[in-house]
Amino acid sequence: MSQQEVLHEHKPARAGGRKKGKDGDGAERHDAIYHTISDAIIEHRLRPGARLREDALADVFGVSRTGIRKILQRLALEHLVTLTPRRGASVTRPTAEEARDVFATRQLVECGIMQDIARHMTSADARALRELAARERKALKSGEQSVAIKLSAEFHTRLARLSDNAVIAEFIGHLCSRSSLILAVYGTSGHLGCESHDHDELINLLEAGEGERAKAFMGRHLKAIEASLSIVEEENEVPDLHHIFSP
Amino acid sequence: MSQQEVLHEHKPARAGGRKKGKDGDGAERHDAIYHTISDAIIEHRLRPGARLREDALADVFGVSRTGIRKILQRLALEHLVTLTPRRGASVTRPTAEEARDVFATRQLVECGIMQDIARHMTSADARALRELAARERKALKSGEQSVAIKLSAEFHTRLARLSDNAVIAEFIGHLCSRSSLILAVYGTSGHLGCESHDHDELINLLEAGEGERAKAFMGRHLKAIEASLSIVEEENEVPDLHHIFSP
DNA sequence: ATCCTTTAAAGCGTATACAATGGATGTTCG
DNA sequence: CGAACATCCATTGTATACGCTTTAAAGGAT
Repeated sequence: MSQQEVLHEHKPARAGGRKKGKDGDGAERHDAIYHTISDAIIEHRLRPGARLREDALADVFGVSRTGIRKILQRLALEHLVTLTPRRGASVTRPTAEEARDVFATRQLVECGIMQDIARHMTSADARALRELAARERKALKSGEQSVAIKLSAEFHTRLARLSDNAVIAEFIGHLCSRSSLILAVYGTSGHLGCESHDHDELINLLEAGEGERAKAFMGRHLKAIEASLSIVEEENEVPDLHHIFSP
Repeated sequence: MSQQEVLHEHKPARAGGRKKGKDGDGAERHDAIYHTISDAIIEHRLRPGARLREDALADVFGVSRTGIRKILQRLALEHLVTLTPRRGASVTRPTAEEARDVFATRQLVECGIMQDIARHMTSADARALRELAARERKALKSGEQSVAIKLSAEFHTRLARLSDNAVIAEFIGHLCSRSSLILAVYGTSGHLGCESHDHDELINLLEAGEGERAKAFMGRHLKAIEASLSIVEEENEVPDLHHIFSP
């Protein structure tokens, strides 16, 4: 049946030809693949609805379907991909309700940690964040929307990590990833997410220890992002073709 | 080697004897197993540190290791079990820091949704919650700590679900599960988690639409739970056996 | 010509087999 | 007698094979 040609070729597509003794250090390899796929989704190189066939991914990354399935399941638990029982995986297409909920939640939790961060932030932290914000602005100016969106999410994620609460930081990271998906579906081109200088302004407030002000600013910031979206529940899956194509 | 007794017994425990053609609707089967293990952890029937060997679980539930691995991975992403690279899975033993972070986060998010809930709660909702609280109190009185702990977590989870924000409700559910683990490690026997009548009082406030009061009450409630814990970083993994076993 | 039926193919779900690693135990040397 | 080393076993990591479901296409009937 045409599958005995590569009967014992366990190491397919060993691209670099590095000897390396082992086969790419399995765990880290999987983590790298996870981040690769995750980034592609966050950067909108894989749009919502895109199907992620296990065989294809296994082929691309040179691992077997077993590892791919593990990665897809992880992505599914983070709501970045949707696993339909016998249909496989596809990039999640957030509903309007999900979009509202994600931003409402961000409003609560990201504002809620501002005071903590204002207390603990060091000048080194501020510098690192400013560099991130600068890169984001540069990407935005040079038209690289994908990069800018990812950097924006990364800014919020890294900021959250400055609170000394790893639990909430991890959650915010997930929310930011999902927000990128939401932007892909409901974002109006032109406006994309964060205003250019908002992030710098926020850093200034935080570094000055103005927790309360930073909290209010973050609230407005998130509201602005949400307001820039056009969240309208899309019509039913099966649109009325007769109505659409009739004069 | 003692494992050929049930060599080809793919359909173990097919209780009803329904023909059904297929093998028990795989997905739901896995979900059931997941909930069984998850409940066992939350009820402290599996204590933190307990090892969860894949073969053993596969044998118990009559599925292959493949399915078990999927379930364990899911539990790991929810921080209920810890996957050590070549050592397998074990019930997570929360650190003191994790305990602090989880409760700090609960303080923020659970209080943050009180007003929403106070607005939307129906009398049917209140009734369902009261029944849960009653069951919890009964379990507590009859000494079934395991059941009480699980019901307490379920109360908070179900309460969160009354907000019209599925995203935050899911998150709170995870936090409550982790809290059960924390109670298992740092809980002082005698005091276990929620005071008996706190939950009823909370329902009363919410049903009366007193969102602000409910928020404050929830804040005190969570603080009380956290205060009842004895969060001290445990000594090193290798206890001093000489000291323990010497008179 | 459209709709329904039949048939084939493609992809997911699960089990199993094999490889590799880490811990535990037994042995040997200082 | 204790410690270091080597060997063995238990357990996980990964790949592959096979079955089943679903989807897509082709053919026939109305």
